Amino acid sequence: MTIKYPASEIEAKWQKAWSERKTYSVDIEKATKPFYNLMMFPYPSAEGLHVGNMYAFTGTDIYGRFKRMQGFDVFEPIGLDGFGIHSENYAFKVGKHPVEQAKRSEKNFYRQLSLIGCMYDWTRTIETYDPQYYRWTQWLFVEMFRHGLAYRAKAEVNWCPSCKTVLADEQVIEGKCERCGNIVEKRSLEQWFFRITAYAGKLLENIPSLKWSEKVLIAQKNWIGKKEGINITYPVVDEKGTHIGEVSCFTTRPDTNYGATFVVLAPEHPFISTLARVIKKEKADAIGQYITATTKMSPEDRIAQGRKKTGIATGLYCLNQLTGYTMPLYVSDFVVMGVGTGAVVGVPGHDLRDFEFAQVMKIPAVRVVVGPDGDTSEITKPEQVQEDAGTMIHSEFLDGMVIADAITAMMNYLEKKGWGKRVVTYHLRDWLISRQRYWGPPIPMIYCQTCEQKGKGERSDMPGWYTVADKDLPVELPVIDDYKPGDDGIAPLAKHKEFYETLCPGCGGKAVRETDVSDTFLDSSWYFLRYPSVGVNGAPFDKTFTKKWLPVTMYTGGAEHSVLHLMYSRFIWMCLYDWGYFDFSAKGRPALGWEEPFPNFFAHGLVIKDGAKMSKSKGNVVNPDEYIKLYGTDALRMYLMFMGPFSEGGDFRDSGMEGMARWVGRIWRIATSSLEAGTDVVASDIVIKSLHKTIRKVGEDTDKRHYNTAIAATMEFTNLVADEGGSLTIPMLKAFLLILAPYAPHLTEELWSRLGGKFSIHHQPWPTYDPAKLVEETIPVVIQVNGKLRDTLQIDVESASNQEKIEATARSSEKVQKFIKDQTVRKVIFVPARLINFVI
RNA sequence: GCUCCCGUGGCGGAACUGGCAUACGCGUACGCUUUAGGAGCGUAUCCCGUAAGGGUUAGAGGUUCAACUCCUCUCGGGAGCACCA
Repeated sequence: MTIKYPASEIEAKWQKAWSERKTYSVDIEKATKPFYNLMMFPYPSAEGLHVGNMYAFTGTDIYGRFKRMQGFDVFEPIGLDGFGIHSENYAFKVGKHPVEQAKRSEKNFYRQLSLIGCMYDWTRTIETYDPQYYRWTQWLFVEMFRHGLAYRAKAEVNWCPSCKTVLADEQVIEGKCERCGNIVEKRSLEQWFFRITAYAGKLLENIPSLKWSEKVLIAQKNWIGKKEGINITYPVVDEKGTHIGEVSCFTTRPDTNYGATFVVLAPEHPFISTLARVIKKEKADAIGQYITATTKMSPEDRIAQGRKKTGIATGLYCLNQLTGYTMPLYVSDFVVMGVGTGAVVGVPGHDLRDFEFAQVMKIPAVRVVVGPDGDTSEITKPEQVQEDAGTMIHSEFLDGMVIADAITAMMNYLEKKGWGKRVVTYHLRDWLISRQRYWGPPIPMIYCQTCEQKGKGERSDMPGWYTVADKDLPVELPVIDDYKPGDDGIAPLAKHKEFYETLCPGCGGKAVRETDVSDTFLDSSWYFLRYPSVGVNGAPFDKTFTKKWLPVTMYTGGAEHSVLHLMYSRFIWMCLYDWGYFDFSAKGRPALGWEEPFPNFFAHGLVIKDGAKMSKSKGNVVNPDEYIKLYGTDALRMYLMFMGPFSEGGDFRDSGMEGMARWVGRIWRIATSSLEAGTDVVASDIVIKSLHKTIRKVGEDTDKRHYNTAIAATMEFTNLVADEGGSLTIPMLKAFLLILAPYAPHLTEELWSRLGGKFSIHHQPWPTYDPAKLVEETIPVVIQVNGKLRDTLQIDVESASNQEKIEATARSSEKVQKFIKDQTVRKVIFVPARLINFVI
């Protein structure tokens, strides 16, 4: 008769017990060894969780449980990032009002989250759409404004015609909307921005101090995109040499400036209006036509054109003061206004794009660098364009220098002459914060036309604008029926007088509220600060709690947030730090400082199904509910973790799941038979030794989050137990349950209680292993001949490092004799306690 | 195009610092057991060979007594950035 493990019954029983007895709640005030184990909270953009989410949460939870057993006060909170475009779009899709859908999602997500066996502190949840939460999101906006870091500007912004809203640069992937995949258009609109560029330097500087996955750090570094170069100013002249004005070009390669033969302006460049006034009308019209044609083109088409260069000459020239060369001035769409100064100095010999353009316009290429190939001939083919390495020629005082030295020398020279100025530029742009949508926190600002006309306002640089007073926060999002965004780019709230009509905090006259809401990423940029302070009134976070629990001890999440959420959170944190909202001074400043919210971030892998990332749009989503019902939470948790290293993700297949359920049954049987046999069980040396080894291995691997190999080790142990009779002594069984507890919390809790263990197993310390038990009496030493394995010896530990003894034994081995008897042994390599190699 | 990561059995994956390649699991085959269950147990399972032995970590070279591991190139897959001046 087979004994079956009744998973659902047992799991329900313990979930109830944990919840009733608040097993996983932490005393935020009294905890002495705080460990903030945070996972990225989910955004409800579907009916419920899929196993990809569960994978991430389980992997984080195992680590938290392990740390708890190691004696830390582990705080593991959960919540919902329920405000924002993803949730709103989902509500539209299912035909529900976002407010109503949020309630449904909340219920179902929390139901599922309580089934997956994580040690969440259910007394401290956060929903970003809760007015008690977004009251402080709005406060953050107010603070940003007061510190001069929030501003309004008309700008070329990314507009998604499908989502009917603007997007931040980071949300545009290959010219398409990150959410819906539609092609993004450019629109010129008045928007709110956060001045994240003010922190570009610090965001970059701190990167080396972060203990994050390398690829995430690289992604952040690239996104910030620091470039050190120089702005060179060229005088602009007409054919007769009359001075028209100046054009400034940014370059990181001033060393090649002796080879500069043309200058190109972006179609949007402001100088074009100046030059249009001085050139012939036909010419100006032709340029106008070119510009209209390019600006009409979608950004995607502009790239998709195969980089075939087009452009139009202005008939004017820039003067290269180094050479006296008059460089023709063009307008071309391959130059982008947002990059550098929007004007490029063309060096066709040493930049491929410049070369392509020069070919089209029949501009000569001058060689000023000789590359490693030694080619000094004229540059006529793209393969000859030398971009990276070499020494200077035809460049007067730079001749013979390597590129790096020449760059410095040229910069010094240009600055001395007053022709250029060193500058640092960043790829990072200011954070576009406003959204013309409904489902988000209303931006807490008031605009007064009267005050603007009088030049009055809260900030002198932004007349007419006032923040909503702290006592009036939150500005609650009203429940309206016409919540869908229109094509006109007008926010849904802008159609509701009862919402926006208000009084001016400055003059007391009639004024209007801002009707845009803020970006979802603002909601999630500070949630980790709120968790320890849930329930605190009058402040977003309590200073004492924050001092105790932050920065986050270990943050776990997906690498897809490399440049979005993680960058914004770092920025917000740095602001709060600089404004004096933290009180970390007395805590003992660590080497890395307090300037970072997540000193440790672990990027987990993705669950793959049918060769693709699990996602709603691909239709390959697996709901954990059915598997939990069939095999139990513990089996599913362990199956997910066994697929591969936690950092790599894995391939979800049903068949593997069954194997894991079998193994859970096997553990159940070993425990049952051990209980029945009781004191009759005699522990063999080999099992004792193996247990100690397993304790060590599981501890080490869990700490490194190599959960797959940790589980493999426990399987090896149960295989051995099965071979040795299938039972364990009670103390040994207890030790085994303890190391399995983070992985299978319900199963181990049940068996622990059946063994008479005190509630809860999850409050027990991690078992220790006896190093003496790990010492082997004999170890295998490998004998090689010419590096090939020929025999293995079992040698007692003391002799294993004795070369003479081992060499003698090895030489006498029959298998070895066969290979060395007719040969001369030229050399013997001996690695103590490992191998001996005869070279013949 | 640039940057980074990765290629190990039929499959997911092990392999510490250069020292026994293929742990653990899935799948498969055969057998045993059991009132037939999505059950349990056992044996086998990288390739060639009856064996001795030989070959094998995408492919080709190199360094080394010794390479999955280090170096060079090629091919294949993935991720990020992208006319970034």
